[in-house]
Amino acid sequence: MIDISILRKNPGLLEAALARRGLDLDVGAMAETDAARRRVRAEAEGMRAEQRRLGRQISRLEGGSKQEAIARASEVASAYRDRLARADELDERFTEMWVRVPNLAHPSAAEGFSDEDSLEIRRWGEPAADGAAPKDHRELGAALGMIDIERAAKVSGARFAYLTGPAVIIELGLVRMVLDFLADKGFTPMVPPVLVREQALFGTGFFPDEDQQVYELAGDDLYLIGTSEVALAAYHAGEVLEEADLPIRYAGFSTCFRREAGAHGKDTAGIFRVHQFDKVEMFSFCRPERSWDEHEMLLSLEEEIVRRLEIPYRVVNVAAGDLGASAAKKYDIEAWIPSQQRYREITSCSNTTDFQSRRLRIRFRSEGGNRLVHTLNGTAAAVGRLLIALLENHQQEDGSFAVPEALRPYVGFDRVG
RNA sequence: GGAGAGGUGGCCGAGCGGUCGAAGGCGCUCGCCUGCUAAGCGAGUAGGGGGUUGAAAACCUCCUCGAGGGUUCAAAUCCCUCCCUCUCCGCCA
Repeated sequence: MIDISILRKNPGLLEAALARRGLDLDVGAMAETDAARRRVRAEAEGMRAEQRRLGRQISRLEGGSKQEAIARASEVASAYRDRLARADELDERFTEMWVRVPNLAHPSAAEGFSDEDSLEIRRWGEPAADGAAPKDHRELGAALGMIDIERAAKVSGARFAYLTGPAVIIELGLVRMVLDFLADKGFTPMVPPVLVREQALFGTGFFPDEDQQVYELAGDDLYLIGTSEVALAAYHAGEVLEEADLPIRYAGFSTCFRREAGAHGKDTAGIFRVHQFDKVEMFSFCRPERSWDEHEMLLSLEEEIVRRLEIPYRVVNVAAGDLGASAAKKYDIEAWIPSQQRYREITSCSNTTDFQSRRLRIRFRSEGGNRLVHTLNGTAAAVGRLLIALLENHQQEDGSFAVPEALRPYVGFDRVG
Protein backbone atom coordinates (compact mmCIF):
# COMPACT_ATOMS: atom_id res chain seq x y z
CA MET A 1 0.00 0.00 0.00
CA ILE A 2 1.32 3.41 -0.85
CA ASP A 3 0.69 6.79 0.76
CA ILE A 4 -2.82 7.85 -0.19
CA SER A 5 -1.89 11.52 -0.38
CA ILE A 6 -0.52 11.07 -3.88
CA LEU A 7 -4.03 10.21 -5.04
CA ARG A 8 -5.44 13.34 -3.44
CA LYS A 9 -2.70 15.80 -4.28
CA ASN A 10 -1.23 14.49 -7.47
CA PRO A 11 -3.34 11.91 -9.29
CA GLY A 12 -1.48 12.66 -12.52
CA LEU A 13 1.75 11.50 -10.96
CA LEU A 14 0.07 8.30 -9.85
CA GLU A 15 -1.25 7.71 -13.32
CA ALA A 16 2.24 8.14 -14.75
CA ALA A 17 3.66 5.75 -12.16
CA LEU A 18 1.11 3.10 -13.06
CA ALA A 19 1.82 3.55 -16.76
CA ARG A 20 5.50 2.95 -16.05
CA ARG A 21 4.55 -0.42 -14.67
CA GLY A 22 2.29 -1.09 -17.61
CA LEU A 23 -0.87 -0.95 -15.50
CA ASP A 24 -4.10 0.70 -16.44
CA LEU A 25 -6.06 1.29 -13.25
CA ASP A 26 -8.87 3.82 -13.03
CA VAL A 27 -7.29 6.59 -10.99
CA GLY A 28 -10.30 8.86 -11.56
CA ALA A 29 -12.66 6.32 -10.02
CA MET A 30 -10.32 5.90 -7.07
CA ALA A 31 -10.18 9.64 -6.44
CA GLU A 32 -13.94 9.94 -6.71
CA THR A 33 -14.64 7.05 -4.38
CA ASP A 34 -12.10 8.37 -1.93
CA ALA A 35 -13.78 11.78 -1.88
CA ALA A 36 -17.22 10.22 -1.48
CA ARG A 37 -16.18 7.96 1.37
CA ARG A 38 -14.65 10.84 3.25
CA ARG A 39 -17.71 13.02 2.76
CA VAL A 40 -20.10 10.33 3.91
CA ARG A 41 -17.91 9.39 6.86
CA ALA A 42 -17.76 13.01 7.98
CA GLU A 43 -21.56 13.13 7.88
CA ALA A 44 -21.82 9.92 9.86
CA GLU A 45 -19.32 11.20 12.41
CA GLY A 46 -21.38 14.36 12.89
CA MET A 47 -24.41 12.25 13.72
CA ARG A 48 -22.34 10.10 16.04
CA ALA A 49 -21.06 13.19 17.87
CA GLU A 50 -24.64 14.38 18.37
CA GLN A 51 -25.67 10.96 19.62
CA ARG A 52 -22.86 10.90 22.16
CA ARG A 53 -23.76 14.39 23.36
CA LEU A 54 -27.31 13.22 23.99
CA GLY A 55 -26.06 10.08 25.68
CA ARG A 56 -24.03 12.11 28.14
CA GLN A 57 -27.12 14.21 28.97
CA ILE A 58 -29.23 11.10 29.52
CA SER A 59 -26.94 9.88 32.25
CA ARG A 60 -27.74 13.03 34.22
CA LEU A 61 -31.51 13.10 33.64
CA GLU A 62 -34.37 11.45 35.55
CA GLY A 63 -37.96 10.43 34.85
CA GLY A 64 -39.99 11.86 31.97
CA SER A 65 -37.31 14.15 30.58
CA LYS A 66 -34.99 11.15 30.52
CA GLN A 67 -37.46 9.07 28.52
CA GLU A 68 -37.86 11.94 26.09
CA ALA A 69 -34.12 12.27 25.62
CA ILE A 70 -33.75 8.55 25.06
CA ALA A 71 -36.36 8.68 22.32
CA ARG A 72 -34.51 11.50 20.62
CA ALA A 73 -31.17 9.78 20.93
CA SER A 74 -32.70 6.65 19.51
CA GLU A 75 -33.62 8.46 16.31
CA VAL A 76 -30.17 9.96 15.94
CA ALA A 77 -28.63 6.55 16.59
CA SER A 78 -30.61 4.93 13.83
CA ALA A 79 -29.79 7.66 11.32
CA TYR A 80 -26.14 7.26 12.27
CA ARG A 81 -26.22 3.54 11.69
CA ASP A 82 -27.53 4.02 8.17
CA ARG A 83 -24.93 6.62 7.31
CA LEU A 84 -22.16 4.54 8.80
CA ALA A 85 -23.18 1.52 6.76
CA ARG A 86 -22.98 3.65 3.64
CA ALA A 87 -19.54 4.91 4.63
CA ASP A 88 -18.32 1.36 5.26
CA GLU A 89 -19.61 0.31 1.89
CA LEU A 90 -17.72 3.11 0.15
CA ASP A 91 -14.61 2.30 2.16
CA GLU A 92 -14.74 -1.26 1.03
CA ARG A 93 -15.19 -0.26 -2.57
CA PHE A 94 -12.25 2.11 -2.32
CA THR A 95 -9.99 -0.39 -0.58
CA GLU A 96 -10.66 -2.98 -3.24
CA MET A 97 -9.21 -0.59 -5.82
CA TRP A 98 -6.43 0.85 -3.68
CA VAL A 99 -5.07 -2.52 -2.66
CA ARG A 100 -4.30 -3.18 -6.32
CA VAL A 101 -2.00 -0.21 -6.55
CA PRO A 102 1.63 -1.39 -6.45
CA ASN A 103 4.54 0.51 -4.97
CA LEU A 104 5.85 3.47 -6.93
CA ALA A 105 8.88 2.42 -8.91
CA HIS A 106 11.99 4.40 -8.02
CA PRO A 107 13.26 6.77 -10.72
CA SER A 108 16.42 4.70 -10.98
CA ALA A 109 14.55 1.45 -11.67
CA ALA A 110 15.08 0.33 -15.27
CA GLU A 111 12.47 1.23 -17.87
CA GLY A 112 10.45 -1.49 -19.54
CA PHE A 113 8.03 -4.27 -18.80
CA SER A 114 9.74 -7.64 -18.97
CA ASP A 115 12.91 -9.44 -17.96
CA GLU A 116 14.33 -8.57 -21.35
CA ASP A 117 14.28 -4.93 -20.34
CA SER A 118 16.52 -5.55 -17.33
CA LEU A 119 19.47 -3.23 -17.28
CA GLU A 120 22.84 -4.92 -16.86
CA ILE A 121 24.92 -3.17 -14.24
CA ARG A 122 28.11 -5.20 -14.11
CA ARG A 123 29.68 -8.59 -14.68
CA TRP A 124 32.14 -10.63 -12.68
CA GLY A 125 34.08 -13.76 -13.51
CA GLU A 126 34.87 -15.69 -16.66
CA PRO A 127 31.86 -17.45 -18.22
CA ALA A 128 32.75 -20.95 -19.32
CA ALA A 129 32.77 -21.22 -23.07
CA ASP A 130 30.40 -23.51 -24.90
CA GLY A 131 31.71 -27.07 -24.69
CA ALA A 132 34.16 -26.34 -21.90
CA ALA A 133 31.59 -27.48 -19.35
CA PRO A 134 29.79 -30.22 -21.21
CA LYS A 135 27.28 -31.58 -18.68
CA ASP A 136 24.23 -29.80 -17.34
CA HIS A 137 23.34 -29.93 -13.67
CA ARG A 138 20.81 -32.67 -14.29
CA GLU A 139 23.33 -35.08 -15.72
CA LEU A 140 25.93 -34.16 -13.14
CA GLY A 141 23.47 -34.42 -10.27
CA ALA A 142 22.36 -37.88 -11.37
CA ALA A 143 25.87 -39.11 -12.18
CA LEU A 144 27.32 -37.91 -8.87
CA GLY A 145 24.42 -39.21 -6.78
CA MET A 146 23.34 -35.75 -5.71
CA ILE A 147 19.96 -35.09 -7.32
CA ASP A 148 17.16 -37.60 -7.94
CA ILE A 149 14.34 -36.15 -9.96
CA GLU A 150 12.81 -39.32 -11.32
CA ARG A 151 11.93 -40.80 -7.98
CA ALA A 152 10.71 -37.42 -6.79
CA ALA A 153 8.26 -37.45 -9.69
CA LYS A 154 7.04 -40.85 -8.55
CA VAL A 155 6.49 -39.64 -5.01
CA SER A 156 5.40 -36.03 -5.45
CA GLY A 157 4.97 -35.29 -9.13
CA ALA A 158 6.64 -32.83 -11.45
CA ARG A 159 8.97 -30.09 -10.19
CA PHE A 160 10.23 -31.91 -7.11
CA ALA A 161 13.62 -33.37 -6.32
CA TYR A 162 15.46 -35.40 -3.72
CA LEU A 163 18.83 -34.02 -2.79
CA THR A 164 20.98 -36.99 -1.96
CA GLY A 165 24.32 -37.80 -0.36
CA PRO A 166 26.97 -35.11 -0.92
CA ALA A 167 24.34 -32.61 -2.07
CA VAL A 168 22.85 -32.61 1.41
CA ILE A 169 26.20 -31.96 3.02
CA ILE A 170 26.81 -29.20 0.51
CA GLU A 171 23.43 -27.64 1.26
CA LEU A 172 24.07 -27.64 5.00
CA GLY A 173 27.60 -26.33 4.51
CA LEU A 174 26.40 -23.63 2.21
CA VAL A 175 23.74 -22.54 4.64
CA ARG A 176 26.15 -22.51 7.52
CA MET A 177 28.75 -20.59 5.55
CA VAL A 178 26.21 -17.93 4.60
CA LEU A 179 24.71 -17.64 8.09
CA ASP A 180 28.18 -17.21 9.57
CA PHE A 181 28.97 -14.57 7.00
CA LEU A 182 25.73 -12.68 7.71
CA ALA A 183 25.87 -13.01 11.49
CA ASP A 184 29.25 -11.35 11.25
CA LYS A 185 27.56 -8.44 9.43
CA GLY A 186 24.99 -7.97 12.19
CA PHE A 187 22.18 -10.20 10.94
CA THR A 188 20.29 -12.31 13.47
CA PRO A 189 19.77 -15.84 12.15
CA MET A 190 16.15 -17.01 12.18
CA VAL A 191 14.21 -20.12 11.35
CA PRO A 192 10.70 -18.76 10.84
CA PRO A 193 7.38 -20.56 10.55
CA VAL A 194 6.69 -21.67 6.98
CA LEU A 195 2.94 -21.64 7.56
CA VAL A 196 1.41 -18.21 7.94
CA ARG A 197 -1.94 -16.49 8.09
CA GLU A 198 -3.45 -14.60 5.22
CA GLN A 199 -2.60 -11.32 6.94
CA ALA A 200 1.13 -11.93 6.57
CA LEU A 201 0.78 -12.52 2.84
CA PHE A 202 -1.40 -9.49 2.38
CA GLY A 203 0.96 -7.41 4.46
CA THR A 204 3.94 -8.30 2.31
CA GLY A 205 2.10 -7.65 -0.95
CA PHE A 206 1.83 -11.24 -2.18
CA PHE A 207 -1.92 -11.01 -1.77
CA PRO A 208 -4.02 -10.14 -3.64
CA ASP A 209 -1.67 -10.03 -6.66
CA GLU A 210 0.11 -13.37 -6.50
CA ASP A 211 -2.32 -15.56 -4.62
CA GLN A 212 -2.23 -18.14 -7.42
CA GLN A 213 1.45 -18.78 -6.58
CA VAL A 214 0.75 -19.68 -2.96
CA TYR A 215 -0.14 -23.09 -1.52
CA GLU A 216 -3.14 -23.02 0.76
CA LEU A 217 -3.84 -25.63 3.41
CA ALA A 218 -7.16 -27.35 3.00
CA GLY A 219 -8.28 -27.72 6.58
CA ASP A 220 -6.79 -24.65 8.21
CA ASP A 221 -6.60 -20.98 7.34
CA LEU A 222 -2.88 -21.18 6.70
CA TYR A 223 -0.62 -20.77 3.71
CA LEU A 224 2.84 -22.05 2.85
CA ILE A 225 5.35 -19.26 2.38
CA GLY A 226 7.13 -18.86 -0.94
CA THR A 227 9.96 -17.06 0.83
CA SER A 228 10.85 -16.39 4.45
CA GLU A 229 10.50 -12.71 3.57
CA VAL A 230 6.83 -13.14 4.44
CA ALA A 231 7.42 -14.45 7.93
CA LEU A 232 10.34 -12.10 8.61
CA ALA A 233 8.45 -8.97 7.54
CA ALA A 234 5.41 -9.91 9.59
CA TYR A 235 7.60 -10.66 12.61
CA HIS A 236 7.36 -7.02 13.72
CA ALA A 237 3.82 -6.38 12.47
CA GLY A 238 1.93 -3.89 14.58
CA GLU A 239 5.03 -2.89 16.52
CA VAL A 240 6.63 0.43 17.24
CA LEU A 241 10.39 -0.03 17.04
CA GLU A 242 13.03 2.07 18.75
CA GLU A 243 14.94 4.28 16.35
CA ALA A 244 18.20 3.41 18.09
CA ASP A 245 17.63 -0.29 17.30
CA LEU A 246 17.46 0.32 13.54
CA PRO A 247 18.47 -1.12 11.22
CA ILE A 248 17.20 -4.52 12.38
CA ARG A 249 18.56 -7.27 10.14
CA TYR A 250 17.55 -10.91 10.00
CA ALA A 251 18.88 -13.88 8.08
CA GLY A 252 16.01 -16.32 7.74
CA PHE A 253 16.57 -19.91 6.75
CA SER A 254 13.49 -21.78 5.60
CA THR A 255 12.02 -24.07 3.05
CA CYS A 256 10.06 -22.17 0.39
CA PHE A 257 6.99 -23.40 -1.46
CA ARG A 258 5.77 -22.18 -4.81
CA ARG A 259 2.92 -23.45 -6.93
CA GLU A 260 4.51 -22.19 -10.16
CA ALA A 261 1.06 -21.96 -11.66
CA GLY A 262 1.21 -20.61 -15.16
CA ALA A 263 4.80 -21.74 -15.60
CA HIS A 264 3.94 -24.87 -17.55
CA GLY A 265 6.61 -25.75 -20.02
CA LYS A 266 9.00 -23.22 -18.56
CA ASP A 267 12.30 -24.47 -17.10
CA THR A 268 11.03 -28.02 -16.88
CA ALA A 269 14.46 -29.63 -16.84
CA GLY A 270 16.18 -30.20 -13.53
CA ILE A 271 15.74 -28.24 -10.33
CA PHE A 272 15.80 -24.69 -11.64
CA ARG A 273 12.10 -24.15 -11.06
CA VAL A 274 10.68 -26.46 -8.39
CA HIS A 275 7.83 -26.37 -5.92
CA GLN A 276 10.05 -26.64 -2.88
CA PHE A 277 13.54 -25.39 -2.06
CA ASP A 278 15.54 -24.09 0.87
CA LYS A 279 16.79 -20.56 1.09
CA VAL A 280 18.61 -18.11 3.32
CA GLU A 281 16.98 -14.72 3.00
CA MET A 282 18.18 -11.36 4.30
CA PHE A 283 15.58 -8.98 5.64
CA SER A 284 16.08 -5.47 6.93
CA PHE A 285 13.96 -2.91 8.76
CA CYS A 286 15.52 0.53 8.54
CA ARG A 287 14.96 4.27 8.67
CA PRO A 288 13.50 5.64 5.43
CA GLU A 289 16.49 7.90 4.93
CA ARG A 290 18.89 5.02 4.69
CA SER A 291 16.93 2.43 2.73
CA TRP A 292 18.63 3.17 -0.59
CA ASP A 293 22.05 2.72 1.00
CA GLU A 294 20.75 -0.42 2.67
CA HIS A 295 19.60 -1.71 -0.71
CA GLU A 296 23.08 -1.30 -2.18
CA MET A 297 24.58 -2.93 0.87
CA LEU A 298 22.36 -6.01 0.63
CA LEU A 299 23.28 -6.32 -3.02
CA SER A 300 26.97 -6.11 -2.19
CA LEU A 301 26.59 -8.90 0.37
CA GLU A 302 24.86 -11.08 -2.20
CA GLU A 303 27.66 -10.45 -4.65
CA GLU A 304 30.30 -11.26 -2.10
CA ILE A 305 28.68 -14.63 -1.41
CA VAL A 306 28.49 -15.51 -5.10
CA ARG A 307 32.10 -14.42 -5.62
CA ARG A 308 33.28 -16.57 -2.73
CA LEU A 309 31.63 -19.49 -4.49
CA GLU A 310 33.53 -18.50 -7.65
CA ILE A 311 30.44 -18.37 -9.81
CA PRO A 312 30.55 -15.97 -12.78
CA TYR A 313 27.61 -13.60 -12.61
CA ARG A 314 26.08 -10.35 -13.66
CA VAL A 315 23.90 -7.88 -11.78
CA VAL A 316 20.77 -6.46 -13.38
CA ASN A 317 18.42 -3.65 -12.45
CA VAL A 318 14.94 -5.06 -13.01
CA ALA A 319 12.53 -3.11 -15.20
CA ALA A 320 9.76 -1.16 -13.47
CA GLY A 321 7.06 -3.13 -15.26
CA ASP A 322 8.60 -6.42 -14.17
CA LEU A 323 8.67 -5.60 -10.44
CA GLY A 324 6.50 -7.30 -7.88
CA ALA A 325 3.78 -5.18 -6.28
CA SER A 326 5.78 -4.32 -3.19
CA ALA A 327 9.13 -3.40 -4.74
CA ALA A 328 10.21 0.10 -5.66
CA LYS A 329 13.44 -1.21 -7.13
CA LYS A 330 15.00 -4.61 -7.50
CA TYR A 331 18.41 -6.01 -8.36
CA ASP A 332 18.83 -9.59 -9.52
CA ILE A 333 22.07 -11.47 -9.61
CA GLU A 334 22.18 -13.85 -12.53
CA ALA A 335 24.69 -16.70 -12.55
CA TRP A 336 26.32 -17.96 -15.69
CA ILE A 337 24.84 -21.36 -16.56
CA PRO A 338 27.25 -23.06 -18.99
CA SER A 339 24.75 -25.62 -20.31
CA GLN A 340 22.38 -22.83 -21.30
CA GLN A 341 25.11 -20.39 -22.33
CA ARG A 342 23.31 -17.59 -20.55
CA TYR A 343 22.84 -15.86 -17.21
CA ARG A 344 19.99 -17.05 -14.99
CA GLU A 345 18.54 -15.49 -11.85
CA ILE A 346 19.90 -16.82 -8.57
CA THR A 347 19.19 -13.93 -6.20
CA SER A 348 16.90 -10.97 -5.99
CA CYS A 349 17.10 -7.93 -3.76
CA SER A 350 14.28 -5.43 -3.31
CA ASN A 351 13.67 -2.17 -1.54
CA THR A 352 9.97 -2.19 -0.75
CA THR A 353 10.18 1.24 0.96
CA ASP A 354 7.07 1.72 3.11
CA PHE A 355 4.75 -0.49 1.05
CA GLN A 356 4.94 -3.46 3.41
CA SER A 357 5.37 -1.47 6.62
CA ARG A 358 2.19 0.49 5.89
CA ARG A 359 0.17 -2.69 5.48
CA LEU A 360 1.85 -4.38 8.44
CA ARG A 361 1.88 -1.19 10.54
CA ILE A 362 5.56 -1.34 11.43
CA ARG A 363 6.76 2.00 12.72
CA PHE A 364 9.59 3.48 14.71
CA ARG A 365 9.53 6.12 17.39
CA SER A 366 11.16 9.30 16.25
CA GLU A 367 11.12 12.93 17.19
CA GLY A 368 7.86 14.44 16.04
CA GLY A 369 5.95 11.16 16.05
CA ASN A 370 6.01 7.58 14.88
CA ARG A 371 7.00 6.94 11.28
CA LEU A 372 6.84 3.92 9.02
CA VAL A 373 10.06 1.99 8.63
CA HIS A 374 11.34 0.90 5.24
CA THR A 375 11.75 -2.82 4.61
CA LEU A 376 14.12 -4.63 2.25
CA ASN A 377 14.76 -8.21 1.35
CA GLY A 378 17.45 -10.04 -0.55
CA THR A 379 18.40 -13.62 -1.31
CA ALA A 380 21.56 -14.73 0.44
CA ALA A 381 21.48 -18.31 -0.77
CA ALA A 382 18.76 -20.06 -2.75
CA VAL A 383 20.12 -23.56 -2.35
CA GLY A 384 18.65 -25.23 -5.44
CA ARG A 385 19.77 -22.61 -7.89
CA LEU A 386 23.15 -22.22 -6.22
CA LEU A 387 23.64 -25.95 -6.52
CA ILE A 388 22.97 -25.71 -10.25
CA ALA A 389 25.47 -22.90 -10.65
CA LEU A 390 28.05 -24.66 -8.51
CA LEU A 391 27.79 -28.02 -10.29
CA GLU A 392 27.92 -26.61 -13.77
CA ASN A 393 30.64 -24.05 -13.19
CA HIS A 394 32.88 -26.28 -11.11
CA GLN A 395 32.61 -29.51 -13.06
CA GLN A 396 35.96 -31.02 -13.96
CA GLU A 397 37.09 -32.65 -17.17
CA ASP A 398 36.84 -36.08 -15.55
CA GLY A 399 33.18 -35.46 -14.69
CA SER A 400 33.77 -34.75 -11.02
CA PHE A 401 32.72 -31.68 -9.07
CA ALA A 402 35.31 -29.50 -7.32
CA VAL A 403 34.09 -27.78 -4.15
CA PRO A 404 35.12 -24.12 -4.17
CA GLU A 405 37.77 -23.19 -1.63
CA ALA A 406 35.51 -21.09 0.61
CA LEU A 407 33.05 -23.93 1.05
CA ARG A 408 35.53 -26.69 1.84
CA PRO A 409 35.83 -26.04 5.59
CA TYR A 410 32.07 -26.33 5.83
CA VAL A 411 31.66 -29.60 3.94
CA GLY A 412 34.83 -31.46 4.83
CA PHE A 413 35.69 -32.65 1.33
CA ASP A 414 37.03 -30.94 -1.77
CA ARG A 415 35.50 -32.93 -4.56
CA VAL A 416 32.65 -35.21 -5.48
CA GLY A 417 33.12 -38.00 -7.98
C1' G B 1 -8.05 -33.30 21.70
C1' G B 2 -10.54 -32.20 27.01
C1' A B 3 -11.03 -28.68 31.41
C1' G B 4 -10.03 -23.97 33.51
C1' A B 5 -7.88 -18.77 33.73
C1' G B 6 -6.71 -14.68 30.95
C1' G B 7 -5.72 -10.91 26.61
C1' U B 8 -6.31 -3.10 28.62
C1' G B 9 -1.40 2.48 26.52
C1' G B 10 6.14 1.74 25.00
C1' C B 11 5.91 -1.92 29.45
C1' C B 12 3.25 -3.61 34.08
C1' G B 13 -1.55 -3.21 35.96
C1' A B 14 -6.75 -1.34 37.95
C1' G B 15 -11.56 -0.71 36.05
C1' C B 16 -16.57 -5.02 34.90
C1' G B 17 -23.19 -0.51 31.57
C1' G B 18 -23.08 6.31 31.40
C1' U B 19 -19.18 11.66 33.81
C1' C B 20 -13.46 6.08 30.93
C1' G B 21 -9.11 6.76 25.87
C1' A B 22 -8.96 4.62 30.67
C1' A B 23 -6.62 4.91 38.10
C1' G B 24 -1.76 3.69 39.80
C1' G B 25 3.23 2.26 38.73
C1' C B 26 7.58 1.71 35.40
C1' G B 27 9.88 3.97 31.34
C1' C B 28 10.60 8.46 28.59
C1' U B 29 10.70 14.17 28.07
C1' C B 30 11.10 18.99 30.35
C1' G B 31 11.88 21.83 34.80
C1' C B 32 13.40 22.40 40.14
C1' C B 33 16.73 20.72 43.79
C1' U B 34 21.72 18.75 44.34
C1' G B 35 29.89 19.26 44.21
C1' C B 36 28.81 14.94 40.20
C1' U B 37 25.63 10.71 39.97
C1' A B 38 21.61 8.58 42.43
C1' A B 39 17.47 9.85 45.21
C1' G B 40 13.61 13.60 45.86
C1' C B 41 9.92 17.27 43.98
C1' G B 42 6.71 19.37 39.91
C1' A B 43 4.70 19.07 34.96
C1' G B 44 3.99 16.37 30.52
C1' U B 45 3.63 11.65 27.81
C1' A B 46 -1.21 6.11 23.47
C1' G B 47 -2.15 5.22 18.34
C1' G B 48 -4.91 5.93 13.76
C1' G B 49 -8.51 8.50 10.43
C1' G B 50 -11.47 12.85 8.86
C1' G B 51 -12.52 18.23 8.91
C1' U B 52 -10.45 23.27 9.09
C1' U B 53 -5.57 25.80 7.12
C1' G B 54 -1.61 27.69 1.35
C1' A B 55 1.32 24.52 4.83
C1' A B 56 2.31 23.85 9.89
C1' A B 57 0.60 24.95 14.78
C1' A B 58 -3.85 25.42 17.17
C1' C B 59 -8.80 23.84 17.05
C1' C B 60 -13.23 20.47 16.02
C1' U B 61 -14.55 15.39 15.46
C1' C B 62 -14.63 10.03 14.91
C1' C B 63 -12.34 5.20 15.70
C1' U B 64 -9.21 1.89 18.65
C1' C B 65 -9.17 -1.63 25.77
C1' G B 66 -6.93 -9.36 21.17
C1' A B 67 -10.26 -9.59 16.16
C1' G B 68 -15.15 -9.56 14.14
C1' G B 69 -20.39 -9.40 14.94
C1' G B 70 -24.69 -8.35 18.36
C1' U B 71 -27.82 -6.06 22.52
C1' U B 72 -28.56 -0.80 24.25
C1' C B 73 -30.07 6.07 23.78
C1' A B 74 -25.07 4.55 25.74
C1' A B 75 -20.13 -1.17 25.86
C1' A B 76 -13.20 -1.89 28.11
C1' U B 77 -17.62 -3.46 31.02
C1' C B 78 -23.35 -7.70 28.80
C1' C B 79 -24.10 -11.71 24.65
C1' C B 80 -22.12 -14.66 20.26
C1' U B 81 -18.08 -16.36 16.97
C1' C B 82 -12.99 -16.57 16.13
C1' C B 83 -7.63 -15.86 17.35
C1' C B 84 -3.80 -15.94 20.92
C1' U B 85 -1.37 -16.79 25.86
C1' C B 86 -1.02 -19.47 30.50
C1' U B 87 -2.21 -23.87 33.89
C1' C B 88 -3.80 -29.02 34.36
C1' C B 89 -4.99 -33.73 31.75
C1' G B 90 -4.35 -36.63 27.21
C1' C B 91 -1.19 -37.45 22.95
C1' C B 92 3.50 -36.81 20.72
C1' A B 93 9.20 -35.75 17.70
